[in-house]
Amino acid sequence: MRIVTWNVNSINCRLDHICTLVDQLSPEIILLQEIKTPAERFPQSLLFDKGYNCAVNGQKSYNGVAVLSKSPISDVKTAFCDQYCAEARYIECITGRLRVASIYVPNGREVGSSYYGLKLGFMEQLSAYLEREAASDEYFVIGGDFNIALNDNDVWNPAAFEGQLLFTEAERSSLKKIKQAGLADALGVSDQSICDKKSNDDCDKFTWWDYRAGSFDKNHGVRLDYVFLSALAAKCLTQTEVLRNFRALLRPSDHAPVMTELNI
DNA sequence: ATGGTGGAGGGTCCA
Repeated sequence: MRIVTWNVNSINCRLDHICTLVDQLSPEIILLQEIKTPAERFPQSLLFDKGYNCAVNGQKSYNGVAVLSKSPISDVKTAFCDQYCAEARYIECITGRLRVASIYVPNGREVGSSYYGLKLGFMEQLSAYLEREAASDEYFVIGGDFNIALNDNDVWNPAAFEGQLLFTEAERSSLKKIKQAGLADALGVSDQSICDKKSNDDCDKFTWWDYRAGSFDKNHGVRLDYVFLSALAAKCLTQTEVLRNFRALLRPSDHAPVMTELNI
């Protein structure tokens, strides 16, 4: 079964691309971020006609996450703790044999700002929650835009990114805590010890390219989107890839989808 | 030093 996570940067702007994805790959589950619309304006009936049930945590203009699944959806939760609920950044549910979550971690805006502090607090609470989730014996999958680059080769120019937003030590260590909690990084980070060259082949794990300055054409990308798997789910992992052709379409999202295949 | 682009919504804010 295929699970796709995708920061679409407005669901209503990206409907054509989502339909293309569905027609080409027919994923069982699609985790969406930055839908940028309240639930009542989410295109639920169109997606239902495409074969998907929807769970939506919507918000006007900003943020917003959703889960689409071919299987029935139950046990929907829109928070992982009792803080950080003012913005629609999390949704979790049970569908089929899986518990899945779609997450949109705050950007942080500026290193040292109050928003940056909130981002680190958000990640702290998240890793505490996921530690409990990882310890449970479930097929658990969380995917989304974590707004953090984990390793040096997850940014196009590590020297230039040093100390910058998305790449500070504090952000990176907060993301490492999720791995330490016992969840597997499905896209399989090729860390510097395994992969020491800096070629274009190395950069196929980028998932985001800024709209500005021709970043995509220059492959000035960053890996911001991740899929993490519980031990049980990780045993079923067969493949993960970035669908970067969706970033090359006309009027694209600034993020490419990430597709994970599980043999369940 | 700033802008470079795009989305939401009809101001600017946000990324």
